[in-house]
Amino acid sequence: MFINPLILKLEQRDRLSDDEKRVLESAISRVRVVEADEDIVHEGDHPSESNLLLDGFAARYKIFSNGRRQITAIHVAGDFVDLHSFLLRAMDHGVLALTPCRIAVVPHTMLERITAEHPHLTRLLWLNTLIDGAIHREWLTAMGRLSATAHMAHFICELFLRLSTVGRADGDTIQLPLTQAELGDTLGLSTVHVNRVLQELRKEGLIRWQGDALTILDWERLKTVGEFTPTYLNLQHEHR
Amino acid sequence: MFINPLILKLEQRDRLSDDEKRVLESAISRVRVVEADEDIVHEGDHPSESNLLLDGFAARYKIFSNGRRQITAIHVAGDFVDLHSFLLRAMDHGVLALTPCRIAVVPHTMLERITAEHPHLTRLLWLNTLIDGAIHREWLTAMGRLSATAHMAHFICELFLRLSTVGRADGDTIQLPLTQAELGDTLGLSTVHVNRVLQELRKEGLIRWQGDALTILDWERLKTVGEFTPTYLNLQHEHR
DNA sequence: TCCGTCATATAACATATGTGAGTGCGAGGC
DNA sequence: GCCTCGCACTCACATATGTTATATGACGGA
Repeated sequence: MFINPLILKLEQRDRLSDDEKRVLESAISRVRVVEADEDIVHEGDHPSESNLLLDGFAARYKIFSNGRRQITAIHVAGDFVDLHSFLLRAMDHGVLALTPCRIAVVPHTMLERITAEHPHLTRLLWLNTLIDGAIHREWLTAMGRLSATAHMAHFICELFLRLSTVGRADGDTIQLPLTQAELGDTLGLSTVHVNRVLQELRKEGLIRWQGDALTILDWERLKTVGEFTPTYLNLQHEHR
Repeated sequence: MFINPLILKLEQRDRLSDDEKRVLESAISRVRVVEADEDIVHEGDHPSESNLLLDGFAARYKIFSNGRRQITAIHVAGDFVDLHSFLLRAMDHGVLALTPCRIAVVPHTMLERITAEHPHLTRLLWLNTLIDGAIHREWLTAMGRLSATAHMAHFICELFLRLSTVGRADGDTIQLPLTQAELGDTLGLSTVHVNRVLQELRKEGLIRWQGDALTILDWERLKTVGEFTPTYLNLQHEHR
């Protein structure tokens, strides 16, 4: 029950046997809650368990000495925020709760057992981290070669799609509980420029954003502006 | 014998049994050579084998409609340039040979067999793709929050270290067979600005770059300028 | 009720980086 | 021995984005 959003996500990519679902559910040792603005994992930690987000928004981030910050990933329900720590061991970045987060904790010993006994499930967990990598690559191209406006449009398209695949979109609107400063740290922009860019998208009639509710008014044009094609999210169902 | 650089790389991160080394070597179905400026894999392909770089330089890249290009990774000897295609199936980007490349070809059927029969080896291959991801994250922070000069310095530090771990550094100098245009596509800069930034690093006495030979004249200051700390490369030896 | 805090919004100005055009050099082809 | 051609390099100029500062409104605590 707990793990539902992950199973939902994996089943979009490949078939899961009942046995595999059971293994996934029983891999959870406990569920915990982390308050907004608290770290889920600290940079430099050597964790012995990984965190699966059941509800809420989280961000992976790195901080520089002088306080500048870069967010390298936004995570939503169904995402393993630090599955890689199972093999990487040391956290090379922190993970922050952007909203209150409900989290399923999976001990690394359970992951090791899965790799020993369930090859297909192992491949699907591996796949999960590979999709993270694909998203990172897409973000790299967006940062490197898109204008700030296009980058923002691209980001919104991606987040909308990812939320809708885990049943977290309501028609054309999603919850976007990020401040403009956090958006800036995500896109590599100053907060002032984030504001300018949002104004522009609003003026063009592409989005509406009031409070936490972001609604896409013109999906086609937003996709065009952000040069967005979702193949990198690997939403096809295939045997893996 | 062929696979040497990969084994070298993996053994820096964990112990490999003789059996595992044998399995890795026998996973290679053939060795091929790709000329400079040719694709090793095309975007959109559904490959049935993965490519392990034995010699040469390769780049992963995405192209936009209007010709702009972003390179999302530079690969050197010992790197699996598209191990992820084993599970991702469709290539969401192309892989280009920057120099003539000698490549070991590993059929996905062999990888599937490794995941079925060799859990520890599977984890090490998984680890390989996780390190790719860690590098992507580092590049994201560099693109988002470093100046062009710092970004360049960071890139040079990283490449130097990665080459030296596979025995491809000669003292303080490495081969850097990239044009300034390719460097620009890597860092998200125009070629003109790449040139400016290189002049600056040279004038400051941090590097020398003549022909393909890049030598680091002042490692400490280059690291400082690029805000480079190599933990993300996961060079520690640990059980995984 | 008032006061601090935090987020959004704007403005004026500064600057890093991009653009377009052009030079010169060296390597390889014929 | 000449002619391309690609690449490094430069210059003048354009512009996207950053910086600093201030105003405004929502909210929660005392």
